[in-house]
Amino acid sequence: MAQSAADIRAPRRTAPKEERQLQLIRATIRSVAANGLSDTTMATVANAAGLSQGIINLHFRSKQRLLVATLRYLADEYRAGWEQAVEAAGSDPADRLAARVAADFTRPVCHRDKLAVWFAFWGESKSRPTYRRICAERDRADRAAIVALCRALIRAGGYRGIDANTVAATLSAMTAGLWLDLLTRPRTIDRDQALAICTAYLAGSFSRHFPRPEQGPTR
Amino acid sequence: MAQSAADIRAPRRTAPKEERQLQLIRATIRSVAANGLSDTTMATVANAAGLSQGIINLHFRSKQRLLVATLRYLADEYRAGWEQAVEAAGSDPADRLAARVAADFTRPVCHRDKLAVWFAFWGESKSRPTYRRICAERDRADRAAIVALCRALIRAGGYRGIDANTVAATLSAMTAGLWLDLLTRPRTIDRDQALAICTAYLAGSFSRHFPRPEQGPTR
Amino acid sequence: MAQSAADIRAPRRTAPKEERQLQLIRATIRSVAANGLSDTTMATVANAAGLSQGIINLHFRSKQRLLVATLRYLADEYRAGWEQAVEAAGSDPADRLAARVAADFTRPVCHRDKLAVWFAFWGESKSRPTYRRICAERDRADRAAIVALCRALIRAGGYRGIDANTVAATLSAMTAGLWLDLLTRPRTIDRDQALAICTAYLAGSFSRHFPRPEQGPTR
Amino acid sequence: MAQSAADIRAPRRTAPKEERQLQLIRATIRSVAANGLSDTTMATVANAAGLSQGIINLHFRSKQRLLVATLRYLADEYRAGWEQAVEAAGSDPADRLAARVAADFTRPVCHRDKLAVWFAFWGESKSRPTYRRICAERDRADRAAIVALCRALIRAGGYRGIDANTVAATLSAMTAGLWLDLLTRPRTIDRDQALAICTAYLAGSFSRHFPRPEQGPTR
DNA sequence: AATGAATGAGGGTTCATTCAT
DNA sequence: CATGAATGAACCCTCATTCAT
Repeated sequence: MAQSAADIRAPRRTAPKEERQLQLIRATIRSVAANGLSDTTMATVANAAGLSQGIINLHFRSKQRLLVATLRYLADEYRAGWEQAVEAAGSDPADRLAARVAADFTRPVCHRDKLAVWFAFWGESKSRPTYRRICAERDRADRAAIVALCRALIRAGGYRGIDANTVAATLSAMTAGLWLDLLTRPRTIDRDQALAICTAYLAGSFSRHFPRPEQGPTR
Repeated sequence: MAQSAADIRAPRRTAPKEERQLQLIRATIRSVAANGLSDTTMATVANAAGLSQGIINLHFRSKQRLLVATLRYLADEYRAGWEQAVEAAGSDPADRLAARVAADFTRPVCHRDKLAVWFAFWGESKSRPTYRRICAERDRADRAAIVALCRALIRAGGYRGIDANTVAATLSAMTAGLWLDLLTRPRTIDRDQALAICTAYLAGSFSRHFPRPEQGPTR
Repeated sequence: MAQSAADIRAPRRTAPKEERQLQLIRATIRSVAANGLSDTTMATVANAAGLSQGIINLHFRSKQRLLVATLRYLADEYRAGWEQAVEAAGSDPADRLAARVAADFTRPVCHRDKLAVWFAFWGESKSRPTYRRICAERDRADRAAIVALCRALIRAGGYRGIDANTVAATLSAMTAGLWLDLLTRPRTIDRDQALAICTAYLAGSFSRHFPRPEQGPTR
Repeated sequence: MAQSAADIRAPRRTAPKEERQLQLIRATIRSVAANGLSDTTMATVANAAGLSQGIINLHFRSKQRLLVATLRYLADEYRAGWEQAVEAAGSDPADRLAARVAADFTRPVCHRDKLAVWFAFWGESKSRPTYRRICAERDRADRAAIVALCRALIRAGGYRGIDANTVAATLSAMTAGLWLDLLTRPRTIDRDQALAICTAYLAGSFSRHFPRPEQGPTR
């Protein structure tokens, strides 16, 4: 509102700390997607951010910290995404579960660049305890939430013989597997089709709440 | 026939070559699992193989070719694994499908080191067409086979309203997702539990051929 | 008289400049002593001074100028120290020479931090004409003064066969050498012992003016 | 003798390990003398050695280790020099002491490049315990030897009232101080003059064994 | 006068590759 | 076939310097 004209014309040379860090994290995601994790260098990231070489060490102290911050950013964004979606879905257990599953295939979370980054980190997670810890923590919280949603639906719907843990594990696994398809074979599947496959599974498990789709996805 | 005396003296002429290459590929898998793809160097591989520095360039001409050979090796081994399993399962469609799914969680294929390598390559696949091509090819052939197995069972079992493509996509996705759990959270799941989750899904889809398990896996 | 109100509020206007420079020179000495010359950076100096990064370039224009200013500061302080000591010693030639020698081992001049800086500059003096010039100038003036003091004593004491130049060269050399001991082996020698060694030499040369010490220094 | 022509023509691409290390240490000495310790880089050293960048890390693992090796080389060479000189001097105590002192001003040990390196290391010794330890060890052994030589002469010559420790400390200090003159003011003093100053001191202390020189050095 | 975010050249080091042995 | 010394490009990071504030 009280912003001067000068502020608009030239991109400020100095920016708030958090803004710069976010800018660099986004550049990192682009670079990892474009070059792979092992060909992502300080230069490719700085370049993608349109900034100078030294800026990363200025804000993150090391490349490694930048990568960890990037992973954490993805994990936080992912979690915030589904939490918000579930919240917005209201109180009906079926709606909530549907929202939870759909959240995994929304635009921002399911962007192909980000999927590439997830898989890159997973690939390193065996050798990097820090990565593994962040991933495991994300998974743990995520799984617990899905189990809770399933339990609520099972109770509300009076389903018998359905194990919430198994359903949750299946749904979680399907997300990761479908992400892989979206990543490596983008021509054969899109986000909607991926979601449809999940929905089909839900229809099979909770038949009174999820309509069986007319048509399966092609291929 | 036109073999020189020298060729006879040395024990085998061609075998050692392939043997060395296999030795190096295995060392690569160990190194990628232990150090990550971006910290895997010619030295870590040569070291893991117990051989000298120059050996890789001698046998593979470049690091890149070694990595591609490793990926191809994994893909071939994987495919051979399930083809053989399905073959050994006999002619019953349900047995064949069960064997196919179980093949994904057998020891050699589902070794944690190899899972780490798979994810590492997937992580790079967006930026490396060669990797993506190999992965996509594997997936394509794999998927087609699963679809065929599902179709056979649907026809044989007289199942209605089940789309083979959807089931196959679900099974494929589940494998990748469960592999991820096995990789990043080995304490919370093992190969048997992973298979049980798949079997539970089969039981839900093909209820007349797969018994519903009494107990779901923990967590 | 024509001072504005603002000028009065802030304490002094020009003094802070020299004060700041002195503050930075002292911080440089501490940093070189603590980190060595090659690990002394703008940051270590600014840090030691408790000031911000840009301050050095503001006051000295470059790191190199700061270092030169530091060397000059040491040389000036050193010279002022012995000039004042000799002056204060009165007119007796023996007292004056004794004061001159003792000045090399007084607290402020012989502080271990400063010795470290001296040696660091000497180490670079071969490759840096500027350093060498400052050091050589200091030495030249110093030596001339010592020679004069020796000559005065030789004449006054009627000593025969003693060469003032040789004595002066010996005394100068001893100072540097004892400083080295104080720097690198502080546990084996202190300032008093160092001075005693010099005094012993004087006693050997000017036996009628300097009493032979009863006891040599330990070690 | 049995050296082939080829070996002579081209400078062997691979050299014995120790030879390469020595080559690099000598290059380091030249570089430190020419550029100073803080401007000595891997590049200046590799360049001075006529070899490639990576060679230093290949042979010394790090720049720091190269520097330590260089300091150790100097210390060893120095010690070997005077030990050999004293040995060669025969059994006469005065001859041995004279040889010991003269050894400090022989060509190889007293080369100006090496003096520059000594002072550079001494300048860093306060901040680098490793340097200090090597220097202190050298000094300790050296001093002990000089004290022993002085004691032998005092006993043999029947000198009274001369403290061997004091004489040794004086001689040691003089060497370092005269080295400084040779380093920073090469025009005003040379090795012979430096030795003459030491000899004059010996003449003053052990008058029956060392003739008093006719003329002191200029300046 | 003083700050500290930003730059970018250059530092030490790693590592894929070459090649003499 | 196999080795490992050697290379040099490229990596991550540091740091002197600049400049908007």
